[in-house]
Amino acid sequence: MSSTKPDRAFALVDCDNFYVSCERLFQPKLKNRPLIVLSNNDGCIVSRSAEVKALGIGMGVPFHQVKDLVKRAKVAVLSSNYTLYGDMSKRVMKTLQQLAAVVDIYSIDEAFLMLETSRVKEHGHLIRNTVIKHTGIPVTIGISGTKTLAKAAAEYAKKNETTGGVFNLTPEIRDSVLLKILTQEVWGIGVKTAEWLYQRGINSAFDLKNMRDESIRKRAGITGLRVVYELRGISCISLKPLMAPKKGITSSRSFGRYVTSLAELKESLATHATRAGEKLRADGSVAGLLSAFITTNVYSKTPQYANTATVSIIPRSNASHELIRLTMIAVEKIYKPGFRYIKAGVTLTNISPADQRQIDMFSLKEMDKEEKLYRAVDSINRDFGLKTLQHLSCGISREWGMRIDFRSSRYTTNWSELPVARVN
DNA sequence: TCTGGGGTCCTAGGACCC
DNA sequence: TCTGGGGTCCTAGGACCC
Repeated sequence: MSSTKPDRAFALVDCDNFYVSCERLFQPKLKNRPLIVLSNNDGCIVSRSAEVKALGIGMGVPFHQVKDLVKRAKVAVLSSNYTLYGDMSKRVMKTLQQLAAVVDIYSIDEAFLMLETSRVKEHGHLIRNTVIKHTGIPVTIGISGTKTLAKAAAEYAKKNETTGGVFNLTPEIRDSVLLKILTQEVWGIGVKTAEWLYQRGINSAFDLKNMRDESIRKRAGITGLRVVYELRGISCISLKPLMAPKKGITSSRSFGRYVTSLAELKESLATHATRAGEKLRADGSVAGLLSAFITTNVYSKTPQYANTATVSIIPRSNASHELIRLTMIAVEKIYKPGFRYIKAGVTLTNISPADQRQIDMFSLKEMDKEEKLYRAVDSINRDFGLKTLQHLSCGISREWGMRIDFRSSRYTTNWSELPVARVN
């Protein structure tokens, strides 16, 4: 009956334990077992089932640190399978787009929506039920007047089962809820700022909301001030238009073993330049600046070296062979023999739409040819696997490739890995 | 002998997010 | 032995110009 319910409200839809949920969909035998999913290279824990959270295993913890506990508690372990998660994410987002006018995809497993109804809670439950029906993925939904409060509402919903996975944080109950949220749990407040705030007795989201504008502004800049305003119910962070082109594109990876030679670094960097080019073309963009970086293992006690070289791409381009050529120039500038490298990557910036680039008449014909070539290459690689067609400089054997010891099948995107319905 | 100040643009690095 | 990868935004400070 409350008449203060907003007619327009932000909703945050957050997939529950997303990677774990994706894996359980296709391997029902994992449903009642504790389960973790590891990051690339099987390095860290990036998704945990509820049972694993209850064991006290934290998010982002290095796998090797909890290996014993994992074994003792009979936790199932999987390497991450981004092909599967990416495809499931698309399906979830597509469903959301059918149920809300504006959908701002925030990450692989989260989206902000604008709800335009006086019955937001009911609509939240409709969304939740529809997503699980269409995709099998369980979600939690937080609703409120700002993005930051919607995030807080979703956190509250996760911790309180009585909400049924949907929580509408209205102005009347706001303060009592904010009192229960630690400063560090507020969206936009990280470790550094939280530490500073705790020292000043700002312990809850409620305290933060009541801070003086000048003091938060001085410490945390305009970003911090925005957080405080958002907690007060004043919306400062708007919904991002769907599919905004990326402003920076990175491809990087740790090696499965240490790499010392320039030749192997070049192979891996050529692979990253190619991957970055694919992403760039998928966005319909060209880049004007390319950085290549190499680094030793910061966690080891052996001699350290890390460096980045940046080169201009003139004229702006998205052609892999050009990106590879410049990457090779860049890595020559920074490579030093005698170090054990653990990671390398390529970042593209100064990104703009491909159809707005300035080129002279002579280049025009060449560009046209290139465009056709890469359209063909990308489509073949999309259909037959990413490494069907590639430059020779990317290497054939790739002994430096990452470790993937426990990956599940690509059930939804690869013909040879479809789930089997019949068991012999 | 006296040696300004304000604007713009760019970049590196920090902080944060999932 | 084994510690991810890919983003965003903001800010300070340097270069440059008039």
